Amino acid sequence: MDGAAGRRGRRTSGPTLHDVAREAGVSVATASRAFNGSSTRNVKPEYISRVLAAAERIGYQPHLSAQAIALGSTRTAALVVSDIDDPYFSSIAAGVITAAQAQRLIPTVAIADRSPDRELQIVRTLRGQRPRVIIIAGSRIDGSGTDGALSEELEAYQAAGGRVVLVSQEGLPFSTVAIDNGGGARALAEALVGRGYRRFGVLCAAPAIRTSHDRCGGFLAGLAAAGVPDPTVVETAFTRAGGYDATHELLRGGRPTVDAVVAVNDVMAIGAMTAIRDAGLVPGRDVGVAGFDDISWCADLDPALSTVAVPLHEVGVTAMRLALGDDRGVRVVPVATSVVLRDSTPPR
Amino acid sequence: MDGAAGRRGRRTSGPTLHDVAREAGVSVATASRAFNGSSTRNVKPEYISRVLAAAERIGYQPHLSAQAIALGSTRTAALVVSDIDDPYFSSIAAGVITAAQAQRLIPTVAIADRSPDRELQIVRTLRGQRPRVIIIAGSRIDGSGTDGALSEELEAYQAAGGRVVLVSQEGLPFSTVAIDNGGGARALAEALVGRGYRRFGVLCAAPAIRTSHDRCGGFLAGLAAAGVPDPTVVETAFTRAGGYDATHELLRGGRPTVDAVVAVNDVMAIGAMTAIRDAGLVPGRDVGVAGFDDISWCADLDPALSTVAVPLHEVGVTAMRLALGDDRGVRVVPVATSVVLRDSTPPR
DNA sequence: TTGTAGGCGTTATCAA
DNA sequence: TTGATAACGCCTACAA
Repeated sequence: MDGAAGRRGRRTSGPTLHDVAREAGVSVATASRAFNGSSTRNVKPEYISRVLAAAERIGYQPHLSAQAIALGSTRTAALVVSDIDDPYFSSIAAGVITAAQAQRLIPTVAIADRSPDRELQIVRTLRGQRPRVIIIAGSRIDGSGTDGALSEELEAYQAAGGRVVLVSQEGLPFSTVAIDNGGGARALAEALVGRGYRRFGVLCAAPAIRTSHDRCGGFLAGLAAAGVPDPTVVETAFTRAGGYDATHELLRGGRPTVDAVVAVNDVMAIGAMTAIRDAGLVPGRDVGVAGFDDISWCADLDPALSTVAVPLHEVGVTAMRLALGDDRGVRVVPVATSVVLRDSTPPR
Repeated sequence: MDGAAGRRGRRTSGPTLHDVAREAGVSVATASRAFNGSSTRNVKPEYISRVLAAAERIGYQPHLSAQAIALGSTRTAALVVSDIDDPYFSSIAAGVITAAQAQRLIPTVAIADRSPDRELQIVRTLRGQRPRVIIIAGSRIDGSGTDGALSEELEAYQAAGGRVVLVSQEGLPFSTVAIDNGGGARALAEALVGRGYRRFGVLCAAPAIRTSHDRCGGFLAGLAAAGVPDPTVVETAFTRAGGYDATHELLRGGRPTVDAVVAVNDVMAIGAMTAIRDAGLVPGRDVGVAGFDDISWCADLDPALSTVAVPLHEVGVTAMRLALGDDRGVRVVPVATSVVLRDSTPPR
């Protein structure tokens, strides 16, 4: 509480390496070496312990920002998500953050709020942070007008040595963890047809939203392949409310004209189930329901929700691994999905 | 691609202020002032635009770490949560992150994995990051043995100018956003008794977990006050699985010995509902169910889950506001909770 | 109004 | 093996 206070214009910090060195009676250089023995580990053992003890005593913690400029690189990893309070993104985030921590990297999280403009702005300021990696998990929105600028920004970041990984938004020239949305949706279509469903209501988001587009397209392709044409496709918001509203609309006529409602993600499907109930029908019995993602609650719903499982946590870990891998250059790592049939789509 | 490359030992970065200054034909000082005109805004307008243009041209972004050491303080805000992939924490995180971004702070997120040791370790390394604020949202675990060390670490951090805010873990000598767990639980007890319930099964976590302890205590107090003694209290894990297992156990005897199961959080209640179904009973009709938190899905469950609403997003925002407020010194900001009765506890 | 110079906390180079 | 000392990129008195 006093040995550390002898410097000039200090504002708010803690003891510095100088303080440790003085306390231990060695030079700053030696003190520094005592910590990162890695570089040239020729420090007398006694000094090492003396330095460590001194550090412990005065509560020294190396100043990461200072290290960053001295070393020329930070130890942070930046993650950009659309909305952390959404099970899809929070699961991915959990994977990314866990993986980052395992590498002793400090994870930074930014929320883009589903806005491409916001996303672009975030990436711009992120560059100032000089993170080792930038991982972007959001729905690529085609034709949003910011793609060019975003790519430019990321290119510049890469040119400066940064690593970029995108989650499920192929098409941009960066490494990507590619969730098999199309294949999963197609398999779901086949599985549902196999259970006897024929008349589908498909709830998808604006076609510009890539993830939705791919899932929707895969599902339609699957139906077509199975010889089940002409589902009713409803475009709505990519949220629980969107699923509710669209289903409400779909069921408006009184008796249902579809025997299953399929949404491009689970939260929409959950909204759909509630709408079905509000229409006086029983999900599963009167109208089948299926989603996509397999978020944690699916199995706890009643009826349990059929869906396409995406290993979200693993997606996050994979993104991090990809970002930290030796292989620079654009790589696309596919992540398989699998159909999970539960009681919300009983055999019909 | 060449104007920025004339320096010595550069590793991986981007253009520096030097490059901008050279490009604009002014000194570094002027260039610096052109950006943060705030301090001494006496820069010839023409220079300002020239500098800005140059920066734009070569894609300059100020190096935050460099600014941090020059200014003596960073622009990061650290958040520690137990598990980001849990609606309770992800909602709080959303609030914290949004508030941080609004203040142009960079939010950092660490996951403590419900381990006090991990939490302590995180806080230690966090100190090296020199964040402006540290917000810890986790279940305080009484007698975990790390409380002393944690407090010490945080005290040191505060002494160095940092701000600490705890979410819902009173008892430590730091500013806290205090969720009214006890009051909410008590009100829930009264409400359920008001609906005719008498024989309760209470699912709580280990008494060392403060949040659980407070909620459980409040509920029991409420029952006692209403003259409804002796609920069956079951101790289990603070998770969905814990809720399931405990309820499974509770219902083992065949016909239920309780007319309502009350869990200390919603995810446990969700597990309980599934266990009730698996026992061949109907939640709501045969056994009432209530939780705590009011996470997003409560209203979409069937039956919709009765609970005690906690404004989680607001809690996060409040924590940030508290951390950034002028008022240093320990403050406790109470956050009210409110009972929300839904169909999982129909009048009996 | 502008530029020069020194400092922020750390690491790395180079003598000693 | 150790200790000065020069970077790292930026900001800010201070002097011009």
